[in-house]
Amino acid sequence: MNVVTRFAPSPTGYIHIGNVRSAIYPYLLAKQNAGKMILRIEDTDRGRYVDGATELIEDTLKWLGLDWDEGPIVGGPNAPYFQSERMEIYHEWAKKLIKAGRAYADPTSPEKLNEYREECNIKKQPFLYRNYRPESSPEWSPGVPLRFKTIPKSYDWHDEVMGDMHSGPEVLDDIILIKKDGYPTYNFAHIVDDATMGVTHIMRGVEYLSSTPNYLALYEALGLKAPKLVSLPHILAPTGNKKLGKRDGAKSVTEYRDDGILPEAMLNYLACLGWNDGSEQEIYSKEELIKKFSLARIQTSGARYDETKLVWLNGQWIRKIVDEQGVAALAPRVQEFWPESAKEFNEDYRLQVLSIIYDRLKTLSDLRQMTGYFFTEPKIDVDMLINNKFIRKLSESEIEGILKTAVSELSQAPSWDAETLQQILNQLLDFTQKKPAELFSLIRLAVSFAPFSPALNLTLAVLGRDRTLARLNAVARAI
RNA sequence: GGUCUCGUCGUCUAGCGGUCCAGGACUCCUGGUUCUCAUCCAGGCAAUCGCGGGUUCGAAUCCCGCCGAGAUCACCA
Repeated sequence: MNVVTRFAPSPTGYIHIGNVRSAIYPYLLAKQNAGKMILRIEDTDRGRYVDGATELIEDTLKWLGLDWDEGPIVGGPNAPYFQSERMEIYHEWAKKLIKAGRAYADPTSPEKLNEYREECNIKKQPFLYRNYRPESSPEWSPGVPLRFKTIPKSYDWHDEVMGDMHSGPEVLDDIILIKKDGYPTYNFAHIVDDATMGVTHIMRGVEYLSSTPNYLALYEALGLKAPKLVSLPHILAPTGNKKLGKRDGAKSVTEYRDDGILPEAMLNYLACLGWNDGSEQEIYSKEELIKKFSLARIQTSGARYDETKLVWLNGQWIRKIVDEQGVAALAPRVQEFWPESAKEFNEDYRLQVLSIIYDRLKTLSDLRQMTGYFFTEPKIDVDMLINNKFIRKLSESEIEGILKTAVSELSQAPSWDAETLQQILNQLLDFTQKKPAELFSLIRLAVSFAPFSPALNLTLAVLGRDRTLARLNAVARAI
């Protein structure tokens, strides 16, 4: 079967982590079956339209590596891909329905509608417009909404995630097809579009499950075969039991990019939130996801969004990239995350710094806080030094003595590489008769004044002979 | 209120009648890796499988009831 999936967002703002999954899964399914994914912009609600939202959506998909085969920018045989540009198509299909006696103009005023609704509310009954359907209705004309004339009955269908479904006639209603402004509703437009674009799988949030019978009725009236339906469970907010939404502070996906999250980690995390392949694997590349994804293993219950696991995954990915492709592969991806002062140094030096610090990174933006002393002279902080839990055991004269010995030994280093430096540091241990904790902590702090740093020999190697000696001397004088 | 969906460690999950007094991962704790932080490694805490009945020699797994949570009942998608 030729699989065609789609991601059909409405341009009302950014994509957040609560709703990207309905782009990820269609992408995976399409790629897995050598099919295609369509990006369709559902901009029929002019009131909620946000300028620039389409670009935001495109950016997000591109960042995650979810390229679409048809849609804005790339075009395709089913263009246009903006619903607002497909008005004739909807009207054409609407007219078929009218001709068949399955749609009618609804002259009811919104006020009257509210009255009916209120009535039902008081009686604690669900509101069904079809109970108020007028005997006869005027000819359909602009400015009047068009309704579907439903035939209440039961439906049985299969949902790829939820399983076999059943609904009774009580859920069917005369839904609005075309609004009074002439734009189609989602309910109508998506059915026409999916059918005309050849979509084989509709993946969307579970909230559409209860309207599915109405869609089924519409497919039937239109003489269309319904695509496979895939209901995706919600992603829950970190607290409470509500689905994650912008109100709960759901950040946009691109905000995570700016915070130093790798797209690989984001994709990995999101794909595995509510899906797993049954194995104990945790790290999945996009390619592995494409290979292993299956609709049948999508979870039926909602999954809570937990940022700590995302961050853990990000650390794993940082190391995976370096392990597999070397630090040079990571370098271009951290460009934006260096401290300001790093710009004054050349790329080669930054690469050296990165190669000794990368495995401490949880997010790329940690780089900013962790590498300052490689680029600017740290401020000498005597208190920090003498209050350190190891250095505290040494007297001030001892500290001064050790620093001077260190300077004289290090200045005689035959070469300035990590290996040689380690040898010298070991000799220093002998000379001073100090514990590694005391000696190394002292040198490390004197040279960085940072709460932590990479292994001492590596730090010194990257810092270079001149800066190391200068810093040690300066501290010795300050004591 | 009607209709529908869901319910295994704090979280993500494995589990499809016996191999489960429930396995993995995140978090947390302890120890190790010549200093720190991180990584890595080893170990630990943590679910009477929402509750109650039944079916069965045997149930987290099947059936029924209850409870809890969520979705939906828009000229929003």
